[in-house]
Amino acid sequence: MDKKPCKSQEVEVRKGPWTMEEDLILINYIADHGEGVWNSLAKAAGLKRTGKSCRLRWLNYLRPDVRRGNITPEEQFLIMELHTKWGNRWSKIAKHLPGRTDNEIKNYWRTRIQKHMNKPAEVCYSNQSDCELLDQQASSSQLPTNTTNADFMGTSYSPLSSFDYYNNIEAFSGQQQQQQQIMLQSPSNQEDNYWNMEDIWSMQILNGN
DNA sequence: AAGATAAGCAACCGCCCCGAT
DNA sequence: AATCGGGGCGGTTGCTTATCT
Repeated sequence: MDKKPCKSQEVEVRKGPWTMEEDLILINYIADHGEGVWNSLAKAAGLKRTGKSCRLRWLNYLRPDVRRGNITPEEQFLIMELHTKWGNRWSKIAKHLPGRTDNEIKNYWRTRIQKHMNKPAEVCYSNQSDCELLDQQASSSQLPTNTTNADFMGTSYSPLSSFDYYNNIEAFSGQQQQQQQIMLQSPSNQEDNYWNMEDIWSMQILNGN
């Protein structure tokens, strides 16, 4: 991540993980000037990043309304439901999960759900015991035991299984949609974010900005 | 305890679309 | 109508962390 020496007149472009300093520059700039043309914004803010990189960083991480933390079972259900409807239209799906980004949903799908589905699906969906085996595998890696989502709506839960989903989708939908409505309205569900704008601002204070 | 392997995720790449000129 | 640049999107990569042996 070190800056390369600039021998030419070309503007060096940084790649790779963002530093906290860069984050703060971007946040401060957007706080002062708002979002705009990303390429110009990157230059004006003094960031040696491409406009695309700044946009991605802002949209996926720095935006104040980005939710972080575990995908709830309700969100998982919604993702699966919308994916059956729209396929890999991640941004479209993300619009229905406030605070979640397309990148996060895409990653979640590929690492948690698709992997699950790539296993002999015909066995899984036709045989509950096989499915339960898969779900045991999945649940062991899916959520940490201390997840705050376990207390969602005052009830404990286990992650939705592929069997549950593909065999009981209609039975679930009414109940889940009801819970989804409540979840989306409840500010308390923001609590499991590990990083939000307030954290950033408090860090800025520490940094004397 | 150490190395190997798997899983998770942040970030980049490249294509496509759309609006401005 | 053609061209160009910016933004959006889905796919992919590669690094970090967790788990297993």
